[in-house]
Amino acid sequence: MRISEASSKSGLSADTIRFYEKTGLVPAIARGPDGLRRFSPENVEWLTLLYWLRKTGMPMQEMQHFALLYRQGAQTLPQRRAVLLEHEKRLRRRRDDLDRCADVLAVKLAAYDRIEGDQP
Amino acid sequence: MRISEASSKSGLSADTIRFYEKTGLVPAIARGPDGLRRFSPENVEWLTLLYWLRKTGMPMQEMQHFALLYRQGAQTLPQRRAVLLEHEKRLRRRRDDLDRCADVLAVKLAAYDRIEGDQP
DNA sequence: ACTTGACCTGGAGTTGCTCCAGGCTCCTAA
DNA sequence: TTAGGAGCCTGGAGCAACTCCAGGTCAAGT
Repeated sequence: MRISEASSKSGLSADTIRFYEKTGLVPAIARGPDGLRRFSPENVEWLTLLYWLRKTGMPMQEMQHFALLYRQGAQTLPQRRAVLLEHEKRLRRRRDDLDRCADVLAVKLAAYDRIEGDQP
Repeated sequence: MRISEASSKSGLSADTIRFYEKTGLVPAIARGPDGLRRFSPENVEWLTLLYWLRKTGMPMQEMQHFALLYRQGAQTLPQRRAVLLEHEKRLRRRRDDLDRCADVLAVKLAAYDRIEGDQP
């Protein structure tokens, strides 16, 4: 498939996909005889994973490392597992941040209520 | 108090606080006779709120708007409430993203298990 | 033959910080 | 009293991670 389909399936914009390819986050994508990129289902699966990792705050440096492991094949599975487990921890921390922010907002909104209530 | 204390209490770095002041996100901070910034408790409360809003993904444009309302005083409380309620929705969306990513990771990790299990 | 649409490349622009050079002022300690 | 250090100042450069754009190619439809 071509880049627009890969984009809508993975969630990444076409620009971002090209950018990721340039920076080595994505293995060089095969080209058709017309010179256009042709994405395999495996390519799209990889892009989709990157989409979720980025969206939930994995820095590009860490993704670069993960991409390197990916390119090195099956014997790096244990290391890749470690990266994903580490990211699970980050997800938990982020969720805690969201919860704490929700608390802060609740307090603020309650204060707004009191102030507005004071105004007759 | 001075900037380092405001920084440790709010969570924002001193650089970020100065940057926020420059861009109008924070009202101009009073200066002591030495020319250094002196933060009031109200300043710090505002900075702390900004810290949480930014950390959980409110874009600066929206914070600018919120800051403008804040500077306009108590009669903008209803609009400020609306901004915070909108942000609560964003928190929920972000949480959904985290959960979906957790699912993706779980699937990936299970796949890794299967592949590694295959290797005798 | 010509237009349309999807794609290409290289490079500039944007957001939201972060770091740094070079220079104040105040405090402490020799 | 003077030397050093800590903490702060400003203006500006640098960075991450995109995003947008100009200018061009190619394939297919009318």
